[in-house]
Amino acid sequence: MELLPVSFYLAGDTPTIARALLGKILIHETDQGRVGGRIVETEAYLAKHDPASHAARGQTRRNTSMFGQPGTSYVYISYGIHHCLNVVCQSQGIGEAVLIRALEPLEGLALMRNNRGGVVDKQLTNGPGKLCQALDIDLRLDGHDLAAHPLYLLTGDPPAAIGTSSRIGLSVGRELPLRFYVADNSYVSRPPRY
DNA sequence: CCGAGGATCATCT
DNA sequence: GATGATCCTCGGT
Repeated sequence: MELLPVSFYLAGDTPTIARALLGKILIHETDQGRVGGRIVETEAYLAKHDPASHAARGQTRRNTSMFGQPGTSYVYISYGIHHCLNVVCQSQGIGEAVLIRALEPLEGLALMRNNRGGVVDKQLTNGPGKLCQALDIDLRLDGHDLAAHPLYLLTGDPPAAIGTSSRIGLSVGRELPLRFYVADNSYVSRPPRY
């Protein structure tokens, strides 16, 4: 496996990249050790006609990283408690991103169990807030180059089959088919509703 | 299995 | 002062 080059994030539109990220490997080298897994669920957030995107009403302090370079991170705090990790895509100043929603754990299981407070392994990284807790990802990593230490993406085999559905947890933009997941993978956060 | 409700706070209006 | 790209617990079926 090799580092995912920035050219990867320029290879198509954001939904295309959201699908292409399935099967790629996310690694965080922390002071405690190396943790990570295989991406099995993503969501695309677009610049235009997408009221659910944090960038829908323009740039603010919180979402500044969404308007940054392709291949960098956008990390934000959700509900005052949880962190969520996005990959910035071919934004060209537009502001688009892919939310990483679930991983299949691969590296540093013991450390991830510790970070997650002893939940069963199936629940270590099967949600955007959960995987950030397991991998110890927080605001310090907002705006980070995802081809550089300590948080980076590696190449990986594409999944055999990809499912598509509406996105999770939104009050607007529910109808858009912008959630993607590895079919029949038990670490996907939940079964699709639509 | 499923839905409702509470936790908790950075950010925005 | 209100909101939310979540998670966990609890109660009902």
